[in-house]
Amino acid sequence: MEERRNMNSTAANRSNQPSSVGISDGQITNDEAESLHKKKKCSGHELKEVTGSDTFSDNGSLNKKRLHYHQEDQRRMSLTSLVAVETPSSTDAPTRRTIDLGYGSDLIYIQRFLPFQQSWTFFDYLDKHIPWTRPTIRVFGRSCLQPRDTCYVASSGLTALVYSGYQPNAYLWDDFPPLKEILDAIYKVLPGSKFNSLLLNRYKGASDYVAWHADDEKIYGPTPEIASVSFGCERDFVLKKKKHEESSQGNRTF
DNA sequence: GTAACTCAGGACG
DNA sequence: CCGTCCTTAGTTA
Repeated sequence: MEERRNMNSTAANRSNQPSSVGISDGQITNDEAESLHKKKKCSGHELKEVTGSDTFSDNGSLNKKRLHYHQEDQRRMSLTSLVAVETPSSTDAPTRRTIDLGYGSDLIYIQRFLPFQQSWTFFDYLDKHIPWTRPTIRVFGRSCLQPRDTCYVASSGLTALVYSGYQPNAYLWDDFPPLKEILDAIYKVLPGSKFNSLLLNRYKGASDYVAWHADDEKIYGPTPEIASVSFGCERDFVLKKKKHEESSQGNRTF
């Protein structure tokens, strides 16, 4: 997560900014410890995740390890990602790539899924109008300030989201109309998809980040389907397979 | 009740 | 600078 972007988006920043969306689906049950580093461009300052569910109010079956991937926003921009940056153009058409992650899961990566100008309009809206909070969460017995801003939006009637001892207040989609426009844009590129909640994250600068995690909360069901949309400056979005602990041996979880 | 888990942060190599 | 390991105690499986 590197992207020193403060509240002021410079022209330089903006010249370099696509929006992207990706989605993974299916159960992942790997036993390989091999780690897959998927470089995806994400943006810094503002990253939002749409968390879906076709399998919602489902009893969350106790498939402890279905989602064997972790995601992380890198704290730094690697040289490779710098090199990989293409020359942006506001007229570039979206590009779409489907990557087989194995075990029935796919990653669909769409660069510039929204037009340049529009993505910045959304960025500004989110930055200014979302009631961001920076909660205290609990990890490994310690409580610490979450290193990023958050806001949770969910359809009414859903089970509350809880992670790391934190239960965010659930706002409604109607509270922020532009969110529905973004959602519609997602439905358009991913026909048939349905999402019912959204966890927004805002990374204010190089020191904001999110650690490895699996998005395997029980409420997401046995085969979570996630769409992650990024606005703002570029950041890495890394996926890696979780180590499998089949043999009941020390699980490293990472 | 017991085992397993961890959306951070620090230490280490 | 970078990746990996280890922590740690309350909550959940």
